[in-house]
Amino acid sequence: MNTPDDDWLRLDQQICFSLHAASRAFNGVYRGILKGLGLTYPQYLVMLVLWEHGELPVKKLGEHLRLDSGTLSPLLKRLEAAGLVRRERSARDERSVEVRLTEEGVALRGRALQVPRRIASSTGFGAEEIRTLRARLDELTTALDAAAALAEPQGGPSTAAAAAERP
Amino acid sequence: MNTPDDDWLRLDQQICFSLHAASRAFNGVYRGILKGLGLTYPQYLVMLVLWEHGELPVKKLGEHLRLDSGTLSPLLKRLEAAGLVRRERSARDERSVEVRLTEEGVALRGRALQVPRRIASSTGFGAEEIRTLRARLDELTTALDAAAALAEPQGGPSTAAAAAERP
DNA sequence: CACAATTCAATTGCGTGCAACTGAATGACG
DNA sequence: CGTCATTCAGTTGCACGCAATTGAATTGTG
Repeated sequence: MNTPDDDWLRLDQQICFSLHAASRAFNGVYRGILKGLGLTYPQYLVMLVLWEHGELPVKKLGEHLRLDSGTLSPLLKRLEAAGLVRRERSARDERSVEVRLTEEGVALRGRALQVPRRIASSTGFGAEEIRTLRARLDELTTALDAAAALAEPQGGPSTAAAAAERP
Repeated sequence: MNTPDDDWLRLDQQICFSLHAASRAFNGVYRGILKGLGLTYPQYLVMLVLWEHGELPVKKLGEHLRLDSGTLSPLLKRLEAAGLVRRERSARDERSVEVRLTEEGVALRGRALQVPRRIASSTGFGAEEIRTLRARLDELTTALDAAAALAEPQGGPSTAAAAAERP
């Protein structure tokens, strides 16, 4: 028999670990399928955004993907070295860097069109199941991000006295 | 208007990206809460397994967590440097390394008992919702692992002639 | 018993992911 | 107009996560 604390420890392990494992499993399947395109999974996500929006500054790319420049800068350098994107400092704002697809990058989209079908068949899930799961995960992400934002200023997220930290 | 291929590309981005984002969001919340314990999120998962099973060889630890020695070896070295675990080569099988909690490692469990509650409150999800979500994610992981195993031997997962690869 | 195949942990190399910092460019404010 | 704060990309440092390899120990087989 377990104490209530033990039960919580167990349940906790299940949730966070299940998510962790599912994410890595997805990553593994993508790895195998994307190998033929010469892309990693995060690189594929970047290409998806670029295929959809065309040309974007690094900042906007980061907002779409929830990634910062610390992750994107080296990743984009690799995509540029692979000849898929170009990076050019914006003329209007010299701080900003525009990321733009090359012809090669645009052409890769044709070969990438088969990827989603192969992934979907790997999951064995139907479109409706996937939609539901996605919605739940997005709720979860929103809630977690909000909690992290609250917890960041100081230690305890229970006491929400997290304002007035300006000098 | 979009072609069916475009729709698939969109849907695909939603699923994989939602999972990716949720996993990182979880990671962020754990990072904040575990900072006080001096643990990272994967290190916390290792400690959870050890608190539950006591003493384990690296191999078994890897099976519980779906991680290999390439990830666990340096992680366990850090836990050892932090004084939470000891690693000793097994007497019966010199290849195996037993990972065992130190007194300090056992004591840390007391402080970790509050973690699950804080995480659960961060999600805003009820126990039942969490259970359902976990079950879906585990189904997903199982399906994806099976697909990856099929795809690994050669290129196409559609033709399942992936036997007889022995010389 | 000898020899080959297997198992196990560790190491190396690469690509994220994130915190912290740097440095340049821009904007705000007196 | 000049200073100060903010914004943006890049870099550094650290910790996974995984493929591939190494090397030692064990097991299986003849």
